[in-house]
Amino acid sequence: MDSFTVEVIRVIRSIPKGKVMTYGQISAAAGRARGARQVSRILHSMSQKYELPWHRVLSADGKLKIRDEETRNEQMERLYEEGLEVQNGRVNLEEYRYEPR
DNA sequence: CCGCTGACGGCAG
DNA sequence: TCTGCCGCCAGCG
Repeated sequence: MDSFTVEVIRVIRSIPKGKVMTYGQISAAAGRARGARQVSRILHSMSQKYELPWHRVLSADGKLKIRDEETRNEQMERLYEEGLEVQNGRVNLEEYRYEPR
């Protein structure tokens, strides 16, 4: 497996409950400046197998980027259960963004 | 107009 | 059958 992919998985799994990270943020933390696209692919095809907290990953502006309505609703539900306020399909990043040291 | 961002599905191995 | 890598591009603001 690609080293970048390994890092992305590690970063995503490090996001605390009740916190979120954006695609680009994860990519940067994993060592690649423009890898948001790849992060989204990893989320899409490896979330189950690697037990990733996929619901804690949002777009750059705090929106739930998932197209599939059912999955998007599940994400909203999971975030709600972790105490996040989701309004109009978006959360306040200023309040919930997780920034790894 | 223009920069930034990015939950496919296709396909190689 | 299964796993994981991959675009200079569509779409939004």
